Amino acid sequence: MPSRGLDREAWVRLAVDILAEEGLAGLRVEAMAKRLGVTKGSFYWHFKDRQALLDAVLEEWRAGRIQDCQRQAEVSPDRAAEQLRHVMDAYAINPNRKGVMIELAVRDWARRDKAAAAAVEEVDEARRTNATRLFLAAGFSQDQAEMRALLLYTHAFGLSMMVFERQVDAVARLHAAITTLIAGSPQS
Amino acid sequence: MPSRGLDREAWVRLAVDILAEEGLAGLRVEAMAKRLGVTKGSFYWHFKDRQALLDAVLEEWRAGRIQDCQRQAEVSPDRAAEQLRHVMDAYAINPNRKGVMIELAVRDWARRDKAAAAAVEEVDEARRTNATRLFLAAGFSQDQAEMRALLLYTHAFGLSMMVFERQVDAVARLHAAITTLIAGSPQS
DNA sequence: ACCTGAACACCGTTCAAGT
DNA sequence: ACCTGAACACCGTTCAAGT
Repeated sequence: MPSRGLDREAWVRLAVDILAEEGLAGLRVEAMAKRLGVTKGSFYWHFKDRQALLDAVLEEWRAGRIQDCQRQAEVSPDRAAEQLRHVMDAYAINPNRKGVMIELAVRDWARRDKAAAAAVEEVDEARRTNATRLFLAAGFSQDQAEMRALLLYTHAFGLSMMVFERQVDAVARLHAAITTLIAGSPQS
Repeated sequence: MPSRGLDREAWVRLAVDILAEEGLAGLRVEAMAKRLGVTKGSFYWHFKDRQALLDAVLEEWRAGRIQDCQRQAEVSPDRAAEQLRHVMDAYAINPNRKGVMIELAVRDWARRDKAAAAAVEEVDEARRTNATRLFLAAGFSQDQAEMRALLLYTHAFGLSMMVFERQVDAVARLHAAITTLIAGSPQS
């Protein structure tokens, strides 16, 4: 559709893809302009500077992650236990490369940038609230639900950051046991 | 001491500090040369290119983290339970900014670089083995020890990546409960 | 409204030349 | 052995000028 006249969105979409493939260092105005078939001067019509593009990418990420949480919240209120396992596996065992790359880049960035830190905090809170809701629906007490939700999230996230090429099977087995420990039985 | 004649080490030491403060993007040859009071041409006497410096920083990180694990392994074999709690708090609640920044940068990098991925894998394995040893000493079975060691590590790591400025106290309380769940009682 | 083209500063890299 | 100085390419940024 961008036959003539690019918009901000085209730049942001490309930036998100590049961020996932090459990391922050890949977000170069000139290289992106070449890929879009325009001169880099064009970039500065849509954005104040490179930082403005980064801010737009950040906002895209924030809004998308919040939306993901809301979509999950619409799933059937019964079968909460099943969905807990599903959420754990989705994040921990089969994290999509693209998502993980962007999480890494955004969190790295959040260490130096107030706005990025605020976005990360908002997303972390939404995910935690979402998981807490699932544990409550599965019959856990408020305290237990909050505790297990945090643990589910930190574990899934931590695991997705790690490299276990030589031990994928062993780690998958341990992850299954961990899922049972965390999502196990309401009476514990 | 570097009154005349810098060595590789001086560049690597500076690079590690900058990596922690500013991230990968801060590792610019010219900026570092200015900080060391030499021209950037000097850099290329010690290193083939910028990538060679990154490789040296990576190796410094790898060796240091492995050494940390070995130091912990020398602590008194009794009191394993206490030390488990200590390890968890050290990593999860009071992660030093510098360490976390470097972990983030290295793992981001490992997504695109085979050597970085290998270093990360080695460090992950050493830490996991270390934690497993502690759980075994605390009386857990082999399976339980491996499972809890992984969980301790993923949780601590995941938590250190998150932003909870508005809820530090609540999260600290949840972390205490999690510590009990993970390091709790051998019979469970 | 959207883009080009040229200019400038900064930085990675090379290398001949200095001490 | 270690460094300088100059050169070149690449890229972020600006801006007057084009359509």
